[in-house]
Amino acid sequence: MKLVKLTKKTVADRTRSSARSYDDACGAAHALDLIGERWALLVMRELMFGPKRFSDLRADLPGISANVLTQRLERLEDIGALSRRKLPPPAASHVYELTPWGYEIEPVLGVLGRWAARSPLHDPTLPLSAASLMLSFKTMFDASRAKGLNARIGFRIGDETFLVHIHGGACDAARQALNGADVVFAGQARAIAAAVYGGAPLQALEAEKALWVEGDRALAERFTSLFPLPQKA
Amino acid sequence: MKLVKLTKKTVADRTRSSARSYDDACGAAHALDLIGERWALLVMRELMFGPKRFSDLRADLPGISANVLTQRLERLEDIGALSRRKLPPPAASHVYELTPWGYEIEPVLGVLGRWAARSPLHDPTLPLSAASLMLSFKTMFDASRAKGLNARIGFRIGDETFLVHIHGGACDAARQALNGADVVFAGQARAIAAAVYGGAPLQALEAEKALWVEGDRALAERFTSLFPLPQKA
DNA sequence: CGGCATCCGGGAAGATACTG
DNA sequence: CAGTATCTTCCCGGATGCCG
Repeated sequence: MKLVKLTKKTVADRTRSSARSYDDACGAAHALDLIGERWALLVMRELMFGPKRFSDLRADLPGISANVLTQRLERLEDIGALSRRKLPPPAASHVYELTPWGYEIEPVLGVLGRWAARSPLHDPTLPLSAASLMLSFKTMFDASRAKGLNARIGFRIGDETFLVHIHGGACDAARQALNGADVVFAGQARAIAAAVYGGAPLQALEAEKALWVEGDRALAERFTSLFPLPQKA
Repeated sequence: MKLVKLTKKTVADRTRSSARSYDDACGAAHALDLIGERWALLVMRELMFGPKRFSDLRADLPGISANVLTQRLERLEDIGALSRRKLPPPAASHVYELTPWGYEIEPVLGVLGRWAARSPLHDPTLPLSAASLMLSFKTMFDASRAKGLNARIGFRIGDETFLVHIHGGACDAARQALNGADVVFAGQARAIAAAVYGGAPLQALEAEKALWVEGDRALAERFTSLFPLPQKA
């Protein structure tokens, strides 16, 4: 038996509100109906700095399996938080990009991160994606420590580059070329996090070749002091 | 067979970080490790206005089953977001109360709610708990519409009473007696939501006995206009 | 190789019944 | 009232394989 397989999955199947709904008018409950499944929010996190391909997402989310990633991308597309585009002819591949509404999930990542940073169980030495690190800068930035600072800090992590722009008490981050950076950090996200959040001296990290700093070294040192962690609960 | 049941659950069993961890230093990922399981955040939502008993939580979270509620309460206690207290002698019962750090989850509920309010799939006519309604007022309050307003709005929902205090462009809500309320809404949370978010006329709701308004009627009408919903995505 | 479907084992969620 | 025990269902995660 088991020869009949008419299991062509239809959009209707995927769209019907995931069968297991909270059935609750509360906005937070609806948000959980939309993106409360495992991995969903982390997929969005990885897309916060622009489109990525399927395999990029798999690489940046160690632990997610291909079928689960497929399901989450389908669901996020169905609810309108994500769009799937075909790349121009040469590349026969697809990219996934958040919609404008999808990008608005950023404050959720911010407040969740700030809350969890006070958890006694939080282990900041675990692995970290580049997107997570950049988001953590926007989240943990302390404007009062950056008074009068106007600087462009570059990051080279894997084959991606990011520019963090600190000016007027604000801290922006974008995935872009490093033109005009005053200083560049190169290395794994983990090593940079060790410097910024773990208090590891830059010199030590450079000595063990976990991190390279190119450019204004004093600025690099100052940068690492701009993101204080909150007190544990 | 199946006669041996030494399944005494130990604290160690419950504490070991739920086996299925994201293993990610990102704060948002850790938050999901802590409260990403189904129902966890909604349990916290129900406790935002003060302690409740087990059966109160069951009543206010239609759909949760007793064993899942037990598991979530244990987990929230283990991570330090919740404490379980025995009531004074006369009542032989327990209550569950958020810790100070647990109460800090409120902004998470706010940003999730604001984001989901823009979802085209959001259905504001579904049932709603009293706590959800009060939180929605704090979340959706538009200070610019309440210029110069200083008012105390009371709510009687089931056997609970809440006071919403609007003053100086801020909107607070608390579970407390209705002394000094300028106007009181009584009825199901759903009906009050229909007036505030669904644009249903108070008169119509009163006619069908879904809602009762006692006190300053003009203030009641004005109150319903202070919480505009965002544009759909 | 990228994207997706299928099959399977383990475990979490849901429903119900039961106990102190 | 406050949970516990048990059973079923469904989701998650891993492996494999198909197809462009």
